Amino acid sequence: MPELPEVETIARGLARELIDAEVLAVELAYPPIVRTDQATFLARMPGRRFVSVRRRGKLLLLDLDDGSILAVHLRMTGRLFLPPSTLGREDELCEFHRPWQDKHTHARLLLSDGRFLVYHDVRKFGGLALFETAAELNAWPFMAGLGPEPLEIPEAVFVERFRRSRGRIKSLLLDQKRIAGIGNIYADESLFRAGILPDAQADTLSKKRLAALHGHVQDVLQEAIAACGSSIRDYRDADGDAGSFQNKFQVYGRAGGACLRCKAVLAKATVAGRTSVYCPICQKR
DNA sequence: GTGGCCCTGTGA
DNA sequence: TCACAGGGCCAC
Repeated sequence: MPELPEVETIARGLARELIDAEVLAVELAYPPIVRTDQATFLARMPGRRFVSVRRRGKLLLLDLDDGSILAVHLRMTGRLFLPPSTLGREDELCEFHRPWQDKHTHARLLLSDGRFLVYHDVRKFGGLALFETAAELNAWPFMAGLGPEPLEIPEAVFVERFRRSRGRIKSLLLDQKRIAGIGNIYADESLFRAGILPDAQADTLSKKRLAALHGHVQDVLQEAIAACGSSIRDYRDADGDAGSFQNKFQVYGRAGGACLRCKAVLAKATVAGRTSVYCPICQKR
């Protein structure tokens, strides 16, 4: 579900609300949602305090006071958030704020101040993983394989990284080993802005066009972060609130509609196994 | 490369 | 009933 801007929004919200909070107890309604050893998770989480919250690609990293790290990947429908304190007035809350009554709430951490940190995931693709040390986290193949951050990679490095890669440009943008954090929405939006078709071969694109793509990727991601992400169906931030960047989509979800630039009918095709929407006029190979 | 799989829900 | 959904991995 969430891509870099949504995960960044959640990380910022959690950092605001979770730093110094202590875990009192852990409840696992669906134990397999913990992808590392469950007994270790249950034994080590109580008594821990959160010291910082970070993001790497689409991965949330919650640093704990004993040097261990709780990594959370939301995949398609995961949500990690703090319902407002609700003792005695549960009925006033909308469904997104009372997930502890929901069959898709798989884990809850009770905090010593009475709040809960909730992990909710309809499709169960996501999960929690506890690493004892930073070294252990960094040795995790998924973590070790992540490419550079799109908002940090210099233009020249981006251009070279894609210019000498064989394959379709959209496949490469979605490849977390090549660049970490871009998903289906922001790949399509960036390619539209850059005027590049999703199935263009990366190694045939000029340095100038790849440099433009680098700029558009950064612009789209930054604008989306400023809008607190995009909410299509499931995504909510750490407070259970929706983002607003879905109102700014130029192509994603708009197949059959008019191109906002040239009025042509936006087309749809499958690239890298994902639905891609593009303008057949404005975007070129 | 592609297609299937992990899951469940939703809308055509 | 079927197609499809912000992801990632695995076998062809």
